[in-house]
Amino acid sequence: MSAPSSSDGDQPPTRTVTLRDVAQLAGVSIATASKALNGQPQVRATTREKVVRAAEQLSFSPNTLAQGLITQRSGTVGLLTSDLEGRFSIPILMGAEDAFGSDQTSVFLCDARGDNVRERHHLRALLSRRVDGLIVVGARPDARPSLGDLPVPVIYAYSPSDSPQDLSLVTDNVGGGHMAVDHLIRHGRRRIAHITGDATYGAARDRAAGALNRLGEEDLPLAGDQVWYGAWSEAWGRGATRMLLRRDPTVDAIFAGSDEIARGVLDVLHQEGLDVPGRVAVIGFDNWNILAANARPPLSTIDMNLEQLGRLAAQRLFAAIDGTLGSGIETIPPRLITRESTAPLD
Amino acid sequence: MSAPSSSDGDQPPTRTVTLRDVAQLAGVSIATASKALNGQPQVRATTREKVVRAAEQLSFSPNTLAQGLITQRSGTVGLLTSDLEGRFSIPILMGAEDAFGSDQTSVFLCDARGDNVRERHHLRALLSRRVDGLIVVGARPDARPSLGDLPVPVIYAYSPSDSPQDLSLVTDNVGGGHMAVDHLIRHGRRRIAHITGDATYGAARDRAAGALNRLGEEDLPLAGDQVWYGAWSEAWGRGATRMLLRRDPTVDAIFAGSDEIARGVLDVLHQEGLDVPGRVAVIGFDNWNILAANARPPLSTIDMNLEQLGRLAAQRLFAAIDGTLGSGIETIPPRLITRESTAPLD
DNA sequence: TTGGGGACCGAAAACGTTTTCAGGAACGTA
DNA sequence: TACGTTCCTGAAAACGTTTTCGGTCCCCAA
Repeated sequence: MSAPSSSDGDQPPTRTVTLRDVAQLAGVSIATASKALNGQPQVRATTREKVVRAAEQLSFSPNTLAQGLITQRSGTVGLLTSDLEGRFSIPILMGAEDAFGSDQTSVFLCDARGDNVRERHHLRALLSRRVDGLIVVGARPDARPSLGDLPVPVIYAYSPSDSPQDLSLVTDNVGGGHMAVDHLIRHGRRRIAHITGDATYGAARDRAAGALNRLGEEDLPLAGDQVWYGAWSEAWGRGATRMLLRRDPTVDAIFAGSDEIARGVLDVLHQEGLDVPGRVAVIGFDNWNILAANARPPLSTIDMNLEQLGRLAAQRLFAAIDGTLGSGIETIPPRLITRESTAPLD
Repeated sequence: MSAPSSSDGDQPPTRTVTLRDVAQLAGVSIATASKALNGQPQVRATTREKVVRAAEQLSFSPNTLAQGLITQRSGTVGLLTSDLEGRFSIPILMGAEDAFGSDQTSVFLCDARGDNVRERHHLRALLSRRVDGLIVVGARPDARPSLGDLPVPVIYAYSPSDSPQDLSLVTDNVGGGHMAVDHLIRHGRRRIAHITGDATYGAARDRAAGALNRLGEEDLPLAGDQVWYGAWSEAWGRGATRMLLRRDPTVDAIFAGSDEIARGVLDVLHQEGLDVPGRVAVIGFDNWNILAANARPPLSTIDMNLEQLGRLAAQRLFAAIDGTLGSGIETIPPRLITRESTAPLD
């Protein structure tokens, strides 16, 4: 059953087929075969035809290693992430992966697990593999140490590099906060509170800043009189909401710093019998689908456009490979997702 | 500011350093340099020392492409997944990635997005890159078409191949169902119901089979008189729970086919004022941390040990690269995670 | 017949390694 | 002095491509 003989007769150990074999079968030289397959003009149409036919007859596939060796281009890029399990790396990674399109470029995935020495290790391996470029995806949206001068272009995604020489692509958290509150205001809310995560995260502070900013434009006060910083968890969402309702029962909208927190908020609002969105509107952040779409009611939220960030990173890198790379920090605008947890006041 | 000159003087375009440079600096031939760096025995200790020093002085890193060309081994494997965003691929991918350890082997990540032609496309690219092996991760735990005979070993993870010639590694859903119900029984539950997802998924049927199996061993009936198949969503968890309570109010435990469904179950139980776990115990499936650990109360659940599956896949592949691969389907045992949603009846 | 020119083809070098194998140096022995 | 041995070293081939450049062939005009 498990005999390795194939369907049509015995072939010897099946040496992998090379350009030489194709050339031989087509009755031309290796050089001509190469040119024929690569669409070089200086080969007669009939000859090209012969070669192409021979190639597909042998189902020839060129050895990319050899090609890379001579063209000095491996057709690969490295994707160095710090937390693969994190929900942020994945969309970025997907965006990048499909922007490269697999025709020309494949991506090496490396997860440093937030460990510095593992990162250097991976870096060595990638350079040794002669990647044409590198995308570095951080675990949280605060600055991370630069990798310094490398022989290939590098793009920092999500976490910016701490060196202004590098090119970083990040999401616009200030803009996101602004957008969330703007949405609430447009729906007639006036008593808006903000519950969010760990204040040591730049993202938390930026989102809050954007929110306050928008409130300021309307001369509205922040309901609850403070930004409720805490943890990025449902439990904190629940706890903070209870405190908030005690301090200010007139609140008519809550902007949560993450969808996770928003779930906690919703939970307590239900428990207290406050209708969402009739009595209180809720908006989250991240558009983490499993949480936002399944909430009761489905949660309006801010999407950071991470796949787009990944695609953009890939494009920038691609352009940089035979050109030169810019520097500085580029931000990606977020996107409002409206679901049922926000609506005009009756 | 963005001038490309480095800190110590102008170097010309910085040709990447090759073994030839090392040899030259050390005053030996390329052959000797190679042998020195690779720990071959036939080189004098002092010579080796010289070479090593030269290498690190130039921070030489060998060109893996060239090495691969001659050794006929690229030191890479392909990871072909069908749904990257899915929560199942990621842990597997992580397990595999860290089992390979980056020293020797790097992994090419390819996401076929469930599209067949994209899969063939990626496959061509990977073979052309001369990967030493392939891990194929499916999107759902049902059989998928085999890739057929390839010049490199292939392992199917999560979704088994439909050909018995191939080696597949899958989770033990029957065992998981058995384990969940066993846990409930040990905690004194007798009126156990099962709410799960789409019946077209083998996983749903297998988990149910395992559950019924364990109930049968105790001669216990299934509370609610049926397995509640539906969708893999919170909404279905809520709907099914309402129906279940109407049909059989005596139920004292619910086994949910996924953590998502379990969240819906919990939601309705709260709403109905039924204490968890005092009155009804709830156990989920998947150990999807964000859902299970943040639930109120935190959710006991079955973990499918996917990282271990990934690690195992990597190990098997590694062994197969210079040996021969087995065939058939190998299952990974699941693991019970106890949290507060299950406890002995008072 | 000779020469010029275009179109096409192939020999060979190159990419950066590893590995084989011949040979040189040092040394002891006859 | 001549000869084996034992150690170490380096020239060269090989891996599978791409690319350069000289050469052949053919056709046409002079």
